[in-house]
Amino acid sequence: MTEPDRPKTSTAAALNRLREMILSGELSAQSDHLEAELATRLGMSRTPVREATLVLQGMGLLEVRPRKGVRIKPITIRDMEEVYEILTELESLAAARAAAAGYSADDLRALKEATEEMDAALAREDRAAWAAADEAYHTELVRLGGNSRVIGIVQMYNDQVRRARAATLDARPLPTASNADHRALYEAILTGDAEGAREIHRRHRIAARKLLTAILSDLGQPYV
Amino acid sequence: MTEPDRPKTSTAAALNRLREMILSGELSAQSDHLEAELATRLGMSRTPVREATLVLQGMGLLEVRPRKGVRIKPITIRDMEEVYEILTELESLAAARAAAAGYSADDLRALKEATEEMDAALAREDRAAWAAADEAYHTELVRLGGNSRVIGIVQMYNDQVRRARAATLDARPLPTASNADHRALYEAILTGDAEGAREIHRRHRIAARKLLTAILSDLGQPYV
DNA sequence: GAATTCAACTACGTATACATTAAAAGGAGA
DNA sequence: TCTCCTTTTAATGTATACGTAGTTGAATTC
Repeated sequence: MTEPDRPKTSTAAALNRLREMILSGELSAQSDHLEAELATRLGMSRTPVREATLVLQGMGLLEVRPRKGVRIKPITIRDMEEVYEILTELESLAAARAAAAGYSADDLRALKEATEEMDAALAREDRAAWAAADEAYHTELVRLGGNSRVIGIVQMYNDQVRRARAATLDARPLPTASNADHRALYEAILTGDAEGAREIHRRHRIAARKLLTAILSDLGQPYV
Repeated sequence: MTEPDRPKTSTAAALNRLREMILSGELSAQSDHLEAELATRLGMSRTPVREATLVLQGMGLLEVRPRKGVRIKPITIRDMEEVYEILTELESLAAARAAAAGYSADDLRALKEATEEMDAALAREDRAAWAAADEAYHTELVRLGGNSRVIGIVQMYNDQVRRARAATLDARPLPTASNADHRALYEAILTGDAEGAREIHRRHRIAARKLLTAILSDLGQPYV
């Protein structure tokens, strides 16, 4: 456990705080916020807020709309489909690359631990813990893939998945099927079966996508 | 031919100009530039330059290094391998989605025209025209795929491919094999063969990657 | 001669002031 | 009452000022 060190600059602080506020829903989807308002809320001037919003726009969490304030982006079903399509391809790539890399069981320990964590959380019916372990699992998977840009993109889009997940946490059934997938993927990576790893993970992600979009649809989220 | 309208804001102007300067090599790889220097060069104050460099950092074209100026990112072989891996997956996805979308021959006209343009350029041995048509082809392909985020990511990474290509334009052989691939992909999309389209494009991209990295290696580009 | 300390410099980070211009409000005319 | 034009407002885009901290280079010490 490393302490998240306090940001060196106000811009970094604004970036972290605003990101958290969006992910937690404190800044709700579709809401508008003036630069000056956010600056006051964060106790700084407009300059660092402006710089942070530019970056957040690049991450797809909000949209800068001149004279109307920044608009926190909604979570539409269409958006989630796009994000899941990309995560499916890039994580599957990472799985294939990880398998090809010839990792030892020791190298894959973090992956295995995340799997076991998910099992445990599932047994306790602890959705929050399960979600955290699931995220750790996906993060570790792309890390093993070894492509730094894939790592960055996946982290970025995982933020958006987290937002959708936060909106659906209690509505979704416990994801019983996932753990079998995770174990199969672990085996494929360990035995160096690149295309097998790719396909296992792709199917896993496609199932997850169907689940989430069905729930969003039930909850009345707009398609666009 | 639509005239590229002049940017509404200085920040947008700085973004366009700096991007062009990096892609053209006017700001060479590995070079450092102070904010004040760039501001003077662009005839504006530091503020819009700062904002532009933040975005360009997000696009991976430069790195902001406090008190050392922004560093224009080098084009390493490792970087290109990462970029090509991602482009391979996302464009293959786009190809599959385009095939699944059931486009008519009319819908695919722009794709076909780009192919023919490449043929023609190849016959003239006009590498620059070929490169332009090739880029149009890839852009149109992902547009047909219909995932707006894929379009954005591919455009972003195409900037980096363009940089590498600019460094290798005269060193590479004429890409004779490409056109057969393009025609086969066209057929697969038209007939709705999603998995065929995906595989054809994946193989195409893998070959292109091998070609470029071999050339970069010959030219003595550093691996990292 | 090498290492360390100190002082000056300077580039950046941030606040603030100001110009610009889109949007909103208000008023006149039909 | 509706529409169009004018006026006003206010949020942004940009410039600028300034404090701070990282860097450099020189001076001093070992």
